[in-house]
Amino acid sequence: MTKATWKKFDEVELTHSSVHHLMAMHELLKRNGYVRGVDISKHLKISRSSVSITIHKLIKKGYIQEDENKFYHFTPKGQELINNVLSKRRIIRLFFEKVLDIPEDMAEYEACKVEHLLEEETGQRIMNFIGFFLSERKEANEFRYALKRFIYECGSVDACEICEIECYFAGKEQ
Amino acid sequence: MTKATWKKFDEVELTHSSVHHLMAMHELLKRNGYVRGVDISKHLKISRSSVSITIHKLIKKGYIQEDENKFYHFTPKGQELINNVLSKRRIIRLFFEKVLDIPEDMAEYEACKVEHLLEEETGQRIMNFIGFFLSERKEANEFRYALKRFIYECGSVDACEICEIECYFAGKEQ
DNA sequence: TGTATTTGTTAGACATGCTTAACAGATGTT
DNA sequence: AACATCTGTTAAGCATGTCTAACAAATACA
Repeated sequence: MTKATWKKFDEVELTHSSVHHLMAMHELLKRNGYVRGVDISKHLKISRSSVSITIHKLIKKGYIQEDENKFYHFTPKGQELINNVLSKRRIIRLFFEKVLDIPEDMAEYEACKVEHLLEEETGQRIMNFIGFFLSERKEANEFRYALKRFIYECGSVDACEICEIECYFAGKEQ
Repeated sequence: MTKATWKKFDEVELTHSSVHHLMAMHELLKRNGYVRGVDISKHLKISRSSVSITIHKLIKKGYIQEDENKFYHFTPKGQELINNVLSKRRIIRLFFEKVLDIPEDMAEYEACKVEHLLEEETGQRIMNFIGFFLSERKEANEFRYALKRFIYECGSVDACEICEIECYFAGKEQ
């Protein structure tokens, strides 16, 4: 771990909580055409007071605007962020489901923890990868077919990098 | 988002910070053969006091033991956790580097944010995937070769799921 | 009109994890 | 032996995000 890479974890511009406030707003706007504090509060199952505080922070940071009736709207900045998170969420879920073959609810859970933490660049690359993986190209078709029948076992592959990992999983090393 | 999936984010048994205290311990043990509080403090670039507090929590939780000279050691529970995180870290980094072709330092950064959040099951599945992806199987070879030459463009693939995503990236939808 | 409900805000509380400052005890140096 | 340094702990402070309780203002209903 170089320098203090690990610390950057909470130097992210928006916290997990804030991102989910924005995501809730987006879902409710789509569903109802409007959002108020209490809607977010019910959606996220947290208190109105907590929502109130977070929303005002997001207004200060320029992600949200409040109209005269206390209905909330995204600023362009907020909308852009939502688009980014949504696209990453989708692509990550798709990856978990289609590539790793993880059940839907589990894929959602795993994606939720991770979606807002990954960079745009990473999202783009996963998209590129999945674009190819799910395509009808001959190489992709054959790869998917063979992958489905593949079960990894230590020794079945000559890449020793992987083998080291298997040893970790089996708890044989260190 | 079902129920309050998003809240589980911080219901994880150990926080990002705690995991990194344990990881630091592991690295220092491997390097020096011992660990004291001050070593962790320097390694993570945080104050001794903060380390002291976190370490005592980890002792209470049963991940660490302290000997008569204030040198720290893993309990079996702690060692197991370290093995799990290490294996996931490796496999995730490998995925970012070898599959997504992300530069090494970026891959490390991305992996760091994510490694302790994913379930064992997910780690296992990524391992299985990479086991096949990096193998010398004909399908894997051809897939890798073709993937390297592939650049995703909206319309180049008929999977409309992906296309929707591309629209998000381009900010054309919603 | 008067009362009840809904909604948003504020205050006080608690838990996290970090900081600095002060201090205690051990170790090192001269 | 005396002073300096290193190490660990504790206390007080700040920021996060959550909670409950209290209150204010608007809305709904009788």
